[in-house]
Amino acid sequence: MTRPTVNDIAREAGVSLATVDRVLNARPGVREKTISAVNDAIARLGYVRDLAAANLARSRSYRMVVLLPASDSQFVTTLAAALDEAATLAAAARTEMRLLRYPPEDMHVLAAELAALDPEEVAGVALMAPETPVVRDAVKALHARGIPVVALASDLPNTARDHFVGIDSHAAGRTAGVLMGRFCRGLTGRVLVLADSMLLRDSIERRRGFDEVIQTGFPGLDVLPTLETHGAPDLLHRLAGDRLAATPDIVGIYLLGSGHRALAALLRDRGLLGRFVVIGHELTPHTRAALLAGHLDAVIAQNPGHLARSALRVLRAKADRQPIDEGQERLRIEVVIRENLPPEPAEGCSDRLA
Amino acid sequence: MTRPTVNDIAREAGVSLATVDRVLNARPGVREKTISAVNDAIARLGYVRDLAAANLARSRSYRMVVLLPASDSQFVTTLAAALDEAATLAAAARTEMRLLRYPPEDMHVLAAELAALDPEEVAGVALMAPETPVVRDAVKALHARGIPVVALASDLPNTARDHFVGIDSHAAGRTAGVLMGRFCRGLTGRVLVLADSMLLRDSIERRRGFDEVIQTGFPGLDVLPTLETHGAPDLLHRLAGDRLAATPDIVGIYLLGSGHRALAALLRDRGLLGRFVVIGHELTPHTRAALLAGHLDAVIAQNPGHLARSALRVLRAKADRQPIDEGQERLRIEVVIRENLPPEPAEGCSDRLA
DNA sequence: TGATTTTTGAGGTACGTTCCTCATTTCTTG
DNA sequence: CAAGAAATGAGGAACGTACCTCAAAAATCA
Repeated sequence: MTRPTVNDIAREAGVSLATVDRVLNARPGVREKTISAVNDAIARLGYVRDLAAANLARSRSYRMVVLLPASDSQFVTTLAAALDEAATLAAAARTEMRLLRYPPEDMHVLAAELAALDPEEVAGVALMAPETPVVRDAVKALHARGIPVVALASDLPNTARDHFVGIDSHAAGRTAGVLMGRFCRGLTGRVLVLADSMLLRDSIERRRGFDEVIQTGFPGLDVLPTLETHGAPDLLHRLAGDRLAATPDIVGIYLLGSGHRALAALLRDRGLLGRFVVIGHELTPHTRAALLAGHLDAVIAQNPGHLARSALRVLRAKADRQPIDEGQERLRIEVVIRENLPPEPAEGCSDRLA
Repeated sequence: MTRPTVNDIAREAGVSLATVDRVLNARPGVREKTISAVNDAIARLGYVRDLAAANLARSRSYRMVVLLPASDSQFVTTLAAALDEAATLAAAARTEMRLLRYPPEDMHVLAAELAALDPEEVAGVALMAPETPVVRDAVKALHARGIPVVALASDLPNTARDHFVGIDSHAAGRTAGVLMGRFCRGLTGRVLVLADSMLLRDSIERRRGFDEVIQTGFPGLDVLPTLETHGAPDLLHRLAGDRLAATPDIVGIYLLGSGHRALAALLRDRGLLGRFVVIGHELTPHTRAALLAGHLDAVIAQNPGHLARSALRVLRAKADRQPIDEGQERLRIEVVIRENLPPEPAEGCSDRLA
């Protein structure tokens, strides 16, 4: 009828409550035989530990630290907002978040921030950063001090990170490639590729996936070398403008990173809006506007709200040494077009309870 | 430093703990003035009620009932599995689920099941059913008895349902339409449409959205009248086979509901595999296989795991009379192609805690 | 003003778990 | 077989909130 409790296990297993507790929390000083007796009782009764009560008793509060680059890119801004919202919700579950920003050009500052974290104070760290040796060492040091680390949005595969929350950039690039290829059905020509920087692993992997698909599946298309814009609108305007002028048979444009507003401005200047199939990444106010206006044909995105909630959930699970639910934490590679664009998220929905 | 508790509020507001409790839980017998004094203190301290402790104290357990049609459609099967998994996870949070099936052809059985639910026993109901008068009345009766109801996957807009968990069928249809149109770029011809039954509002709305987009955006395409297959593979084989034979200029096939295996079989028989752009709905083992094989070009889907978790979360929020997080509960209209197909979910991941 | 009603306070128990101490029992080992 | 070590039992306090009772204080009304 009612859920079994630790007392029921004790009775069922014929041991004391203290022993059940020792088994449940993997404390030392219990014989193998007793452990299995308790586990059998647990299995027989179908006991499920009441997490709410457990955490209450632990009176544990989870202080998470999230580190984002202090760039003013729309994606980072959107992600920061999503994290704030997720943190508001998580507050009811004794989880709080401190959001820090580091100068994107100096990983030593980031490393110093990470090094300063006290394992007694911090239950986990989520980190969005490129994988440089400095970052790698800092993550390893965190791991050594027993602080769980998740890589956020951009993976750090060769580090001691405990988990990656985000999508596979290579598959995202392949997805972009297929859409580009299919949307260009019947056309022959070149595809312009613009990126912020090809030093970032995400950009490299997206580009690689994109190329693979186009080369094997769409022989009519030819992908041009990547132009690097370094997040500078004027540089994009100049580089892409020159290229467009020099290459008459461009049919598609693939924007690996930011620069949607600058690209739209350029195409408007030249009277070329709507002439190309344009595919980009991440859903931000700019890409949203471009999708609605019809200047942008598809966006490959990861859901920032999901990203934020997943990061906090995973960190919490790691802090509790609990298994994580793969199904729930696996981020989907979203394809967003005008018709399935989610409605603009409402602002300031921070309802207090009545 | 540490989180404020009810005792802190009492001290801050200069009232007793009992009064704080009365205000927090909206119990009667407190003057307006006192209520606002307490609320001010809450705001000043930034108090957030500890839900874990609250629910523990309430010793409330949430028994949810989920009703699905007893059809053997792949989507329903997948959804049922997702619900079971979600329930396993929710068990740790004192939420349990009873999954019931009703004969899809007889809504009176469903209504009887719903009528038999005791508000003392059941904290909420999630329901996947077509919107018939019988269902409408049954939902209204549930609502009158104070049992929260969410419509699952298929909306019941004109009933007393408290919430809808699922995607907008009209927008899903539009999305399918755009993909069909764009994947058929440069082609002229007809589009074959297959549905289980056009009596279901979801099918009607998908079809409507699809038609809108094709008619206004893709003048080269002509959408044929819907063929109804009633979930019968042989009927699909015959109807679609006849139509394909009679109509040489078919370029695309839009499958509104189930029947992917039967369609693949038909096309294989006729040597037509890969000849058409094929678009369908929902990610199931069949559509997954078809996507991988290249027989199916895109699937418009809603994530069953998200659907299941969202339904349970929303029911819980309703039972607690708490606001729901729109951002988290909004389901995305997913576009799935071979390149962004999520890996096969692993089976039997029901880890017990160590 | 006194009687009556409304509002508030004080204090307790309960929820299911964690974590602690100390005493007792059971197993090892020389 | 005794000494020491290891395993177990008994009991209690704590976590933050809900919910109950009874008494006391304050407000309202005649």
